Amino acid sequence: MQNITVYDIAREANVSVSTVSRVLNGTAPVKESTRNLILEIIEKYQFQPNALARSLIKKETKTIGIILPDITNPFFPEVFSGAENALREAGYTFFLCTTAGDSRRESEYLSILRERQVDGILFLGGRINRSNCEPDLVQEVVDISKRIPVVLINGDLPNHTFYRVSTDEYLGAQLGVQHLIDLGHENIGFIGGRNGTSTTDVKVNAFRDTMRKNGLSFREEWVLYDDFTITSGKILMEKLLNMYCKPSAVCCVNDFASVGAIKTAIKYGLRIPEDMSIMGYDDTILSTSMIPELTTISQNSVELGKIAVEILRALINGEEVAQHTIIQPKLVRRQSTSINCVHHR
Amino acid sequence: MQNITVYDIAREANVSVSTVSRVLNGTAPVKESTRNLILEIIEKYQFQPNALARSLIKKETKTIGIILPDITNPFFPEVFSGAENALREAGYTFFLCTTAGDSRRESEYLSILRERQVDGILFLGGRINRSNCEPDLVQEVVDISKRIPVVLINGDLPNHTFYRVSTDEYLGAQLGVQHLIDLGHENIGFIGGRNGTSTTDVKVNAFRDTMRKNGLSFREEWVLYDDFTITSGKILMEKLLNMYCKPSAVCCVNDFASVGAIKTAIKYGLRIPEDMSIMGYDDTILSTSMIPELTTISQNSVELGKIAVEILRALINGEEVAQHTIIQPKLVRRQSTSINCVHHR
DNA sequence: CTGAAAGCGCTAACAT
DNA sequence: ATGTTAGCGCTTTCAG
Repeated sequence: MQNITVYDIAREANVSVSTVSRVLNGTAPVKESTRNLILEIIEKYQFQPNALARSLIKKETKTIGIILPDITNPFFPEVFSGAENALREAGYTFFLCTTAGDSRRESEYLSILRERQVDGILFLGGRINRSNCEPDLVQEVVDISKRIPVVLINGDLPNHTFYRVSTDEYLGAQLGVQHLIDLGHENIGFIGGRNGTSTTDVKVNAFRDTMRKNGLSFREEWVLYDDFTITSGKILMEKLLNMYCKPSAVCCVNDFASVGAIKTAIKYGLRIPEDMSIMGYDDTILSTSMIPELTTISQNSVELGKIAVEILRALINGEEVAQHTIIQPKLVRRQSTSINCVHHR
Repeated sequence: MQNITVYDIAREANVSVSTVSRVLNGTAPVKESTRNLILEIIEKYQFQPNALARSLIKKETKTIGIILPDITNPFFPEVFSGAENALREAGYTFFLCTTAGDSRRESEYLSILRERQVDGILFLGGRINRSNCEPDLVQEVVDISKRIPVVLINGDLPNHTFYRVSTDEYLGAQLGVQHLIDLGHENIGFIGGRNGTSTTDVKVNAFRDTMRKNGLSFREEWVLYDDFTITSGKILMEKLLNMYCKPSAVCCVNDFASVGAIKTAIKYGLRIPEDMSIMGYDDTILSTSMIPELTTISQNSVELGKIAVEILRALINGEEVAQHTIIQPKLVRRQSTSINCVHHR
């Protein structure tokens, strides 16, 4: 079945294509009767204009690309939802590109999104979370952001300025640690994440600083890295529990790690939070699914996506916007933390 | 900054655009030296061909639309991942369109995807899960599937045949109920989902049939509908627990409902599984996060996405494919079910 | 209010 | 091996 075009419509209506285009776009007045005729024919053939042709000439695609590591981690779908909901009514559609944090895949997608002429790009994870990112990977993003508005979410790249929106992860971690300290904990560990990853490093720094600020010492052997998964949480908690001296509370890099940590702790016969307090981070769906429910740090993932696309939209419209928008995280108290009742020797 | 085109490249290389096109696509031999020259210039300007123009003429966009209710429900990201991973290397990019199961939004996206000339569409949830879907909503899908390959995942539409891939939900539910029966349960309830939704109805039918087949009676008041959320699971379990006669085991429409059910049961002082066995469905990340871990039915969500796009791809290539591919679900035994030790009067 | 014609950036015959 | 040219389907001056 041959695809029908404005020409077919025009011919049948005995008008020129420009008239058809005018009723399609409402770009100029068209006589009521001819308009209705055209509309009828359009209806009859279920004609829909080819967005490619339109975009080719208008130089806008109403299309946004979102690059993120893993849609399977509940944090990211929330960001996506926030973004999509904010821009759906404006007619934007989203390319979802997942990278597993692999910079090769990031590069590929960056390139594809440019070819596809997306109006804007949202970038999360991967290289923008590396504590020191290779210059050529940075340059790639610099280059593309000269042509297409790019907003970095919860990350940054060295030696250049980008538009970005992020939650204050330092503050978030600080909130968590302080909460634990306020509950009387003095022996606190930190587990999960990857050393050299900004999300991890920032949180660990906040952890150390907050401990010091409260006059507490901490043990480096209680800062344990691995990855951001549930399995990492399990592995690292197991390590912790096999130590001679154990903390009475643990901060985790994210909710996933907390889940693993809690499961292992319970397997080892500990009660949470009575025998050990555990803090999550992200406030994903997991945190309210668990028993006990996770005390965690909310970074307002939905809001993050929403604000990011608002910035993108302003950029697309050539409006001025703040270079960096910071969202305040907040502590969400639930059941996995409680007053320290363990006496540590 | 003016966007550069094949013409710019051609001019600088002193060749015609077709030669540039040929090195871009490898569609015909080009002299080594001119090819290298062109490649150099391309590199120099970081030229990338405009995919819109290319697609306009080639009548293919290497683009797939996926329409689903809620990317925030862990089941869907898994399907998405399966699909993306299977087709990424082939150069396809995905539009993710979430609908909240709202048929208006489905219609909008269907229309948008057609305008954008996607090469194929994956459809999940919403209208294709309604036990009787309005004819015009069906017609819409029929119309679009005449123009664009469409694959329905875990659903169907009446009075027409579509390409579809689904897990055998009847079998899945049966597996779950039989598991409970084999554990000695005779008083079993079913909670969650929405009446009139095929996912729900099929499972409830399987539930009833399996009970009968085993010579067990069941109480209609133990079949409780509401929604697919954690909250529904809570509400419905609460209802169940306030009844004079309570079941010793409960099948839930999905993992979300199970989570809610378990949380409420525990709040009411029940131990899971000792005092009550609870079955999930979907085998999402939640099922291994919980304590106790959920016994659930896996429908191989990743596989589902993978197979769906394979069918799509075959359809795009004009190959023959089976109208309906059925994937076998399987029981995943974990910790939320056990031998019946409750004596019910 | 309407039409003619140019052109968005590319590919693909058809020549050479 | 390379150039010329005609579109793909649409929007948009510019005339009338």
